[in-house]
Amino acid sequence: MSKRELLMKTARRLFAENGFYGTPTALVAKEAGVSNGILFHYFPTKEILVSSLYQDIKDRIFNYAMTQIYNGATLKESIYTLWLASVEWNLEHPEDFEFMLQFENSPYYNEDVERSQRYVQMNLELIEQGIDQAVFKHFNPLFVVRILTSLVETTVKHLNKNQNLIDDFEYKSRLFEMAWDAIKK
Amino acid sequence: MSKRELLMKTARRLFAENGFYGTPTALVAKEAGVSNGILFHYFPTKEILVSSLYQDIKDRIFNYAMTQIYNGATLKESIYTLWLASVEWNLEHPEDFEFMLQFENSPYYNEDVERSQRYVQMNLELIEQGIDQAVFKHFNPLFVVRILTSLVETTVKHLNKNQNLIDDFEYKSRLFEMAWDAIKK
DNA sequence: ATCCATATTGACTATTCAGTCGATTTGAGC
DNA sequence: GCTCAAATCGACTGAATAGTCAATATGGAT
Repeated sequence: MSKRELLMKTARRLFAENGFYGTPTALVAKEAGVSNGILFHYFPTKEILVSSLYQDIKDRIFNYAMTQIYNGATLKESIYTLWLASVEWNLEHPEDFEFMLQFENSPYYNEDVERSQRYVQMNLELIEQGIDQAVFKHFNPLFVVRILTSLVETTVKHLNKNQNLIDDFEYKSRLFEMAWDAIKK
Repeated sequence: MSKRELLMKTARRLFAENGFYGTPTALVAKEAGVSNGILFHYFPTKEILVSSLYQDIKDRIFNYAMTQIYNGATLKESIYTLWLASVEWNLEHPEDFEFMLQFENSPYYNEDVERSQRYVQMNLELIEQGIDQAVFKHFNPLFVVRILTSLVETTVKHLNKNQNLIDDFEYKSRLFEMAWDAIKK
């Protein structure tokens, strides 16, 4: 693994554990087993390190979701696939999930960053379809995406606290019905 | 206003603007027009200041919600009343809202803090009723409260960005239907 | 008037931390 | 085996910043 990757991996872990305000850059470098200087060589400021990490995580979620979608699916099936992909991915990457939540509720985060996510864009397209076809309640599409996203987050937190339910696909599909009922007409 | 109140009021504003990690205690004291020392007299650590502020905000939301509920309401009406009270209160106190979001996604926050909120307890009682009466989907009541809470938050963010809708009660009741549809059987 | 706990001040400190920099190493291309 | 840019090191710095403390003020109770 390159030192750059090593740094990101270490930062992800430490940021999840102590928050990025609670994690000195020097500690990231130390735990990654590299020098302080090389951190700033790859990430000129701490903010750039934090943002890069976030972008990276979101890209990986998107890539995973892409492997799950399939042609010929109904709208509901597509939304379910994305919803489930996101839930599963976050369950399997608790460090990324913790970090993501902190980042999205920090002053770093804004609508430009949000819209630039390919995962958000993919959802937006589906939601717009659903609204056009009057399958969904008539609201601003980005708002509906946010509703779904917040329900994914609440769901993941819930499953993380109830590990016994984590492999129960029937339960997860009941959880999805909550989200679906919220947005459907 | 007492110096203690002055400090809390100032902290609320600054924390909302720059986050509590981005706000030095010295600045809070300075902007409040009091000495540095008196801040630590009332709040021995910054963490205590932050937590006190959070508790205070939650108490005020609860008190406001209490003024809105009324006897003889149906379950749906009661849930709506609480939902709307929370939305309205957050809309009218954007600084508190910003701060609250940051706090709830910071390492300070945990389930003990959450459960201790009287506002959460009040919601819990209603939700438990609804589940017992099979009006709601059968899930862990605290989870259902969290679903409602996260939908309140998403709703408030949405209305804050669309000021033209902020006084549209018919629109707000449509927004509530999303939350209701999510949890109802 | 005196007492005393509490309120209040603001200068001070000890530490922490993001970011710098000059020196050294590496390795790919010629 | 020379050259040069990129990688890597780690000691260092300058600016913050949470929290301390000794001194003084205030005001209510006796």
